[in-house]
Amino acid sequence: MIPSINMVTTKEILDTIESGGHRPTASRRRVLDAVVARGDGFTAEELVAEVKGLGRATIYRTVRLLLKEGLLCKLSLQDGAPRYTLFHRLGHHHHLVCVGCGVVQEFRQSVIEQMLMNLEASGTGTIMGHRIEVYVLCPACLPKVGS
Amino acid sequence: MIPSINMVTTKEILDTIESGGHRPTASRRRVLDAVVARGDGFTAEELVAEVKGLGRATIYRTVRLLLKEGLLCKLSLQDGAPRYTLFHRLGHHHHLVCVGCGVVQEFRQSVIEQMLMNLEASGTGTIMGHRIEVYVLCPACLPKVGS
DNA sequence: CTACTAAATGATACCTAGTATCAATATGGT
DNA sequence: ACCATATTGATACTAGGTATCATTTAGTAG
Ligand SMILES: [Mn+2]
Ligand SMILES: [Mn+2]
Ligand SMILES: [Zn+2]
Ligand SMILES: [Zn+2]
Repeated sequence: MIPSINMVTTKEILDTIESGGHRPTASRRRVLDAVVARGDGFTAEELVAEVKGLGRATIYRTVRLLLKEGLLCKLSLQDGAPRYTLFHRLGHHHHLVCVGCGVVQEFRQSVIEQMLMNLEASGTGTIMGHRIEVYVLCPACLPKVGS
Repeated sequence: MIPSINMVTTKEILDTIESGGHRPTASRRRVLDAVVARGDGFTAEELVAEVKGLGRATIYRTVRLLLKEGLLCKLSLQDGAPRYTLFHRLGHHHHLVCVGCGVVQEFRQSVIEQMLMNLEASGTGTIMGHRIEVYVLCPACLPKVGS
């Protein structure tokens, strides 16, 4: 297997958690294994179904911890539970989500950040954050939709 | 009162509903009155609390109807229930939401739509939609945050 | 290794937001 | 007025998630 910029190991994540003052417990390792095994996005509930024997609360707490430590991206889609993906350390970015299969791509566009600065300068208020999600049909899903 | 482009009356909305083949019932009128009375954003649950005597299901159904008829904008924030605002007939636009008081401003930026076309041309898939939300502290809320 | 302390866990109950059902009611059209 | 259908609301149900708290575990000092 060729290592890529997208590759993140359970151990790396566990180290980050530990350096944040949290214990690298067996439960957390099991959740992380599941997260890393899926390359793509997932919901908390999917983890609950996948990782047997751990309490729901522990799974949700772990997801919250990973989010707080900046290890996950959270995507709040139009409906349904939020989806999470590993944060790939590419810095600030946005997401393209396939409405067919749920696969998540990342993109960055400096034009957006520039636009936001202009917007702030126009007196709308102090910008605290933003979210941009683009919904696509990926090349694999496009042929499948009967339309 | 000076009519503005933002002014929408219960009757106008009811007419739109009717021309969409739906009945302008007393329940719907009551929900609309509440929606129009609030100038700002609201959640479905807030309407349930505000409009006494109507069943929860009716309120939720009415919100769904208004959304389908293009009379409401839906904002899915990071957490909590989605917020809705009257669609002001300004055409496609995006939202600035104050994280302090929840007030919603609208904005349009052609640079965004241009960027999306470029993104699509780069082979990421067929764009089906997008959502952009900017979180701000509005001029009224900025002084209130102790930081 | 042992003992201690704080962090973490999991069972449970609870909660918010929303949907499915379905009998009763209101509406618009004849 | 009558009919067919749209709408309503009570109820039960679901998904997704949080609060509690007694028990367990992990790190740490002796
Ligand atoms: Mn991401
Ligand atoms: Mn709007
Ligand atoms: Zn796809
Ligand atoms: Zn504000």
